[in-house]
Amino acid sequence: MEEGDEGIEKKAAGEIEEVAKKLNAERIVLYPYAHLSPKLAPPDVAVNVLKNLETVLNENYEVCRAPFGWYKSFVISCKGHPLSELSKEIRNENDKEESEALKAEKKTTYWYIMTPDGTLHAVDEFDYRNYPNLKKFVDYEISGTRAVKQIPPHVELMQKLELADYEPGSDSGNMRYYPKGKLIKALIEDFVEQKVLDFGAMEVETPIMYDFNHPSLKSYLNRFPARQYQVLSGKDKYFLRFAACFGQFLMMHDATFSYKQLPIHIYELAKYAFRREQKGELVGLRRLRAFTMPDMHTLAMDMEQAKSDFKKQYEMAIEVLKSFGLELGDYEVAIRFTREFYNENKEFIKSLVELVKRPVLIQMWDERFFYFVLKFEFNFVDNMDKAAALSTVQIDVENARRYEITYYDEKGDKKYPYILHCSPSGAVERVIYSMLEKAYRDSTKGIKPSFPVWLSPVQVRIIPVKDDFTGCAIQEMDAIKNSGFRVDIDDRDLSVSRKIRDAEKEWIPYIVVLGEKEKESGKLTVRIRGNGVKEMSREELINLLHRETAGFPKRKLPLPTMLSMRPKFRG
RNA sequence: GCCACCGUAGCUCAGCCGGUGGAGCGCCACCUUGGUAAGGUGGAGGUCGCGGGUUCGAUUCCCGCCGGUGGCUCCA
Repeated sequence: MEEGDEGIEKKAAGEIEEVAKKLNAERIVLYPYAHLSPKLAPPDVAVNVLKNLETVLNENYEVCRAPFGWYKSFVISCKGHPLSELSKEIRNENDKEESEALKAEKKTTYWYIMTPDGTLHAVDEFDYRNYPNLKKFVDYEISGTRAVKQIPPHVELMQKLELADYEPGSDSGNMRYYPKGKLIKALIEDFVEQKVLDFGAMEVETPIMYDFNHPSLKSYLNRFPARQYQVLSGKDKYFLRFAACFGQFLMMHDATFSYKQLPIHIYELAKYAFRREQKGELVGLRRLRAFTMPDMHTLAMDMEQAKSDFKKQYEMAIEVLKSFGLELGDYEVAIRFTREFYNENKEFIKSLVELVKRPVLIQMWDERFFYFVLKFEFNFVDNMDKAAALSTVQIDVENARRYEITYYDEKGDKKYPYILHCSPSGAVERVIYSMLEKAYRDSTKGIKPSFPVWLSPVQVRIIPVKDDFTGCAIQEMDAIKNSGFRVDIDDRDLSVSRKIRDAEKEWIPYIVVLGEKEKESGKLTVRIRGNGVKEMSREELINLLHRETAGFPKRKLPLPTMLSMRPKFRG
């Protein structure tokens, strides 16, 4: 008996009877034998199957069942027909049961485009002329149109810029991040954390692996289509979390709170969330098996409170994406809900569409198949016409009950709250993917690709014209660095134009060339990315940097400040 | 997971029909001390993804595996 063999007795009995008939056998011995197998089923399952098998076979045969758990010792003598010595393996075929969620996907859904005035248009009648990306998104969602064969631009960029790379030593979809990529990730994480703390969330940390057999988790797992990574702790089986829901729900199950404290927000940076996606789906940073997901949950008293928080989080998500240089229009909005929710909240839905001032994709279900009644996502459409979800918020009407999460109302009675799931930015890796894809799109339009200054790994590069000016360069560097910015010096033995070329290839926003002229004038010659060369004082440059990065987190340069001291991580 | 293509130096790639491998960039050394997108010369560097098979002989042909990419499917 191995895992997944439950309920196999009928099939096994059929096979056994068939052989017994050929041999004209009258008696059958059932002998339990735990053969060498890496995934034996638990003993109680095996005993149960054996007993059932005995009952079934008893109808036509004389059956003798040896006790379970005795040490294996037996002698078999064979004579006669070759069939008298035979080994067979009988397995359950349908161990790939479709999850509830997968089945649900296949049921009836309705697609529309909603314009800011609240009108629903049929998807195939809407005029997409001014919204080519919406058209691509709709095609992607509904029919799955695909583009030409090409390596996605962001993959080449993530490698060239030494941000991230494939790691052949790990499972597919688990990436390595070089110093610059690690820095960008950390800054995005810092930023989202800052945003949700300002929003009023409490940051927590929960385990990355959970018990398969925990009752609440078990039924929740069944609601999701993706497969999990499995982990063994001795003989015990755990799965790696695919979101931070589990830990936070279990935590709130044990917490005591009343309606006066609602809404309650808890936040965790799920690092990592694991989803064992199909291999063919893994591409660069778009789709990973291990990724970093900011995950906030909100406990709301009633639907009114849930809706009001939903809208605030919707607005927060717009603001968060904007900070990454992703403006309304750089991504497509999808809003999905049940028909019942829509009928009761038409004005609310309309207000969401009004906020983004553009048509959005609507998906409506007749029945609720998922745990949520309302959900939005912001989807980035890339250069291959593929869409990837970034920010999302959902109103969950199911899991408070499943996890027995309750609050006390005015009368002191226990009640189930609504739960909002929110990822203000979406997966951090996906944010980087979107920025790179957008930068590539810019470059095809003749715009210099770049990161927002606060995310640029190197914000200022100083290029001394000769070795003699290195001392000078160090002084300038220290001054700018002490103001909280990332500066380095290209002290390599190369021509000035060569060093500028390299700095441009790294997308550095401010390049300072330092030589005789600057030493005399006391001014800096600054090459501003995509904006020509300007002369300014050190203070002016620092003020400019302050303006560009106001309100954003800061981190130090995680690299040697002298370029000559820096290893190349790639080519 | 299925189908297709790809896998040659750290990187990007060339290598016709089987006869033990090349370029550019990078790296190292030397020369050059430069003014807004590549200064010059020389050198080191490769079990041709891994494992089998065919062959006197395989980077080259065949099979399997691993990895990447595209398509299908799918996404909390």
